Amino acid sequence: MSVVISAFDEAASREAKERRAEDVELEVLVREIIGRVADKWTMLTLEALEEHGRMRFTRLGEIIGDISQKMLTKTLRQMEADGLVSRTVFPVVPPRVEYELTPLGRSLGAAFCGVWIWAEQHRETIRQARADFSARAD
Amino acid sequence: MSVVISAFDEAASREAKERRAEDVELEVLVREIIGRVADKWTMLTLEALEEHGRMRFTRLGEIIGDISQKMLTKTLRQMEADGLVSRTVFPVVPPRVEYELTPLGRSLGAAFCGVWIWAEQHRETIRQARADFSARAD
DNA sequence: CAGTATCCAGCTGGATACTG
DNA sequence: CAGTATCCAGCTGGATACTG
Repeated sequence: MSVVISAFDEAASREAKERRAEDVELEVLVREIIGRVADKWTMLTLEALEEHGRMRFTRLGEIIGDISQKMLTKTLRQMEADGLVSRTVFPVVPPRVEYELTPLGRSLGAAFCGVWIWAEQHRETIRQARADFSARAD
Repeated sequence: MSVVISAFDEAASREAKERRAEDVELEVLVREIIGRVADKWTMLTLEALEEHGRMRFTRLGEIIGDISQKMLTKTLRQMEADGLVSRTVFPVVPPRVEYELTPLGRSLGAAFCGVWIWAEQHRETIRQARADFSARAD
């Protein structure tokens, strides 16, 4: 019996892997992108740069709010690596570094509009669903 | 000097908070929703239920692949709480529990299409950006 | 100014054992 | 079958100190 089950499990798992094998790469990419924008700081950084345009490191931190230096640096590096943000270093003392959304970064913001609209439209439905769920839990 | 700076910081921080105060709720919701779908397991669960329709707990686990029971339960509860998934318990022994996307769940999948399309379209640009960034790091 | 380096508390999620 | 309970290793991110 356990042999049968494990053979079944294995087949199902293999099937799952093969089904996804074709577009695994895209799926990984989409998950990464979504995961990145889902990240609190990335989202706030994207927003700040969308609204205020090109900005210095410290100013960006101020606008975002209570982000730590570590996370601001990490977030910006990540976004830069993905081509969402450009980083310009001015060879002056004290250093001046400016960040700006790339066209790619701006287009990502636009692509997420659909999700924003969805959330806005279904806001009340979700609130209700959560209330119902909590009520049922009692 | 430090007084001036901290006064400035405080003002900037307050400005940031006030600016967002109006739509804070929507922003939190959007971030939660995005964060949830960005979650590996939620995304895979949404996909599995989209493709295969109504399904039992164990079968769902098999299709998703190597998810642990704990995470499958947690993911499904979360999705249920948000109204994305419906849970039907059949009063039989052994227990039979079926999960299915709600209309809300299906519409969320649709809302994310824009991001998928964006990722598909800009896949090569992102790959190139990452390659360039890695190269620059050396 | 725009970071880097280090330490560490707290959350996340897998593994394992158990159950109505 | 569809979970729950417990333990714990590893990652995440804040706080703090330091620097070209």
